[in-house]
Amino acid sequence: MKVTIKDIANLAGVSTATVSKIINNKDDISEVTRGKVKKIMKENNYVPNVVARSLVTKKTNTIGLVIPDIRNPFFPELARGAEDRANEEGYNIIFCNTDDVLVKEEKYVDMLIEKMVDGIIFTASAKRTTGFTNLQNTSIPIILLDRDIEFAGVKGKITVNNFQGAYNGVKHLISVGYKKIVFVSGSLLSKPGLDRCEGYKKALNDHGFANDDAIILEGEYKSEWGYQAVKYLMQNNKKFDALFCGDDLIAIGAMKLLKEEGIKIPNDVGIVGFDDIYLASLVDPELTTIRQPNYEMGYQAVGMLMGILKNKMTKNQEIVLDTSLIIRKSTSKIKSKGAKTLS
Amino acid sequence: MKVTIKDIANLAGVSTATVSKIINNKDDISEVTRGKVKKIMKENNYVPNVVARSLVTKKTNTIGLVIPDIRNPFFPELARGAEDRANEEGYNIIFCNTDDVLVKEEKYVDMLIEKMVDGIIFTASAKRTTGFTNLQNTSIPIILLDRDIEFAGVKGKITVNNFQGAYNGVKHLISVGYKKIVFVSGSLLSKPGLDRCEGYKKALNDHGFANDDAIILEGEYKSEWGYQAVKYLMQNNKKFDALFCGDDLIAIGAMKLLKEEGIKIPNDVGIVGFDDIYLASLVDPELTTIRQPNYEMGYQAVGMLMGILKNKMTKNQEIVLDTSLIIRKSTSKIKSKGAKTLS
DNA sequence: ATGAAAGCGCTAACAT
DNA sequence: ATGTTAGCGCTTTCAT
Repeated sequence: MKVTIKDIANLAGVSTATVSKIINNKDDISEVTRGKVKKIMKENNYVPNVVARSLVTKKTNTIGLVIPDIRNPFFPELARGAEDRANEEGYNIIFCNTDDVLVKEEKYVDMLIEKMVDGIIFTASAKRTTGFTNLQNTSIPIILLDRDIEFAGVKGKITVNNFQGAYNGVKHLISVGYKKIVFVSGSLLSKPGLDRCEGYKKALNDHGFANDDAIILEGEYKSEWGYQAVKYLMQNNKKFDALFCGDDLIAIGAMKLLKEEGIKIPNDVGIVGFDDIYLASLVDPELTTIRQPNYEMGYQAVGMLMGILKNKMTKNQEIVLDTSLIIRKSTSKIKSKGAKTLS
Repeated sequence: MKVTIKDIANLAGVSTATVSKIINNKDDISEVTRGKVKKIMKENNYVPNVVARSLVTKKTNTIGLVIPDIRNPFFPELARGAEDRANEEGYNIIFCNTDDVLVKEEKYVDMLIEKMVDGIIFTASAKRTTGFTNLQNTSIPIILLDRDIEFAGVKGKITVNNFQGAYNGVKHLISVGYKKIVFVSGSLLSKPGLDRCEGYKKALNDHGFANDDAIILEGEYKSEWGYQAVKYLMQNNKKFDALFCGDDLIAIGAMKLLKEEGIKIPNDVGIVGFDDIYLASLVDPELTTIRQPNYEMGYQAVGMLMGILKNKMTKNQEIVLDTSLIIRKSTSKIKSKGAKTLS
């Protein structure tokens, strides 16, 4: 049988109120009783029941983390960042995979509300345009990750400067001497995809390229798409000497085909990815990429939530994190005047 | 203000007991009142407070998942498998990263007990030899993953047939014609590492190799170690024409050095990894490896827990999952009689 | 400095 | 078929 606060109170010859105060470190308890009670708690392996506590305090010290799929290499870092920050504050994380499916999102948010989580970190599907009806009635704060939509409950946002990141990546390709840079994009439905696209175009424009120098191929954030995209380029005799890829997976798929075709990276074709996932530095040649601060995103998101929970500040907050260009082998070609262009 | 069961009862002109029965789908309620009450619940966006429910039922429909680090490519699959199974049964998962640190493990288990999770899926640190004192007092069932230790609370185990997997991998190398196979192991402190080592040795023995043909290098499950291990072999003029690696990361690190040295894979040296993580098929050449059913492990672990929770069966269970050999390019050398051996 | 008592929102006998 | 009532284990005024 589990030992309760009542048992401790009886054993110590005090009231449950006193025990409660000791558990919660209130200072209106004499050192004598405090010591005595603490000893008894220890002896009996007493563990407070936080479910009961939550019922009265209306705080569960639990937050929900809603992401598309932890298997996507983007998310483990983020989840870990969130967990670390949460843990620092004594919070736990319930994690939910939605596969970007709207009904799953709704269902999970329902569950989280029922469980009275204190807040939700939410990566919305690209398809989501509206909020949740069930959120109307609750005041659970939501921090939006990566996406930039607005609905009841959203108290803050953490995003990444995708525009700047893309701009820098393309600028780097240009500075090294590549002349014909294709953007192999993932989905252009979501804000990050669009921003990267804008960054790509702006970088071209700012460096003397014409509007029709921009070649944009839209697909999915998967290595298979990178592979197919390059195959398409080759089969249709499109000229290019560099690929700016929507993410690292796409870049790796592209590299795979190029290698199969005997095309040399970085000498014939330069490649830049996006994200700096784990394997970016493991592939051959190592991939130049735009690092996204994934861990940081999760960490900051929970940090922002904690701020809201503690100071009850209601003002909407937004943090835009910077990316950084990680230059590796896949773009380290020797500068040359007349760049070679693949047929 | 949140609407409670009482509010619904008042609005519907019935007792809270009736409302409760309707929420829990008891069948001793007339269709008329059931309909009326349900309508009112909907109209008022009523969401039952499961914290209150948990307090009386002693069930939280939440389980804890304790792993070393979600960033290790091994775990996202596993976590997803666990989450999917849990979700099927209406359970949520609290996830905890311990970094294989014993104190963190204890702390998390404490938190999980306090939160009255219904069960725990636990990947113990290799260093753990004993159980938890705090578990003595609770009856929270624990399913052990991957590790094979015994302590109070452990109600089941999910492991992988590492021996068989290693055996098959090495056998494959032999059958293709490699003659001097080095085992680049991760930590040999844990059961999986040891089992793989045994499998390696047994495969050699079974195929006419002498005992001192076994060369075992122990390090960590990191790509850097694979890189260093091969460097060591080269610098010390150790002969080898194949590497059986403790996991895929080690294999990838090893590949990196071999490529830097201009050694051809698979013709000069064959490589087999373990795990079949995502990047195994993305590296060049694609990596032959022993696939571990990671998703399955998580899925089955939660399944086992559900069985215990529902049938209250107390008999200890154990499931040993099989691995499978995935043959890719890194071992596809043309068979030859006199194998080339690297100096 | 300590305790009595009410109540958080729900479920589960037990009556009716 | 529906209601009454007593908790679940804790926190929190408000007294003393």
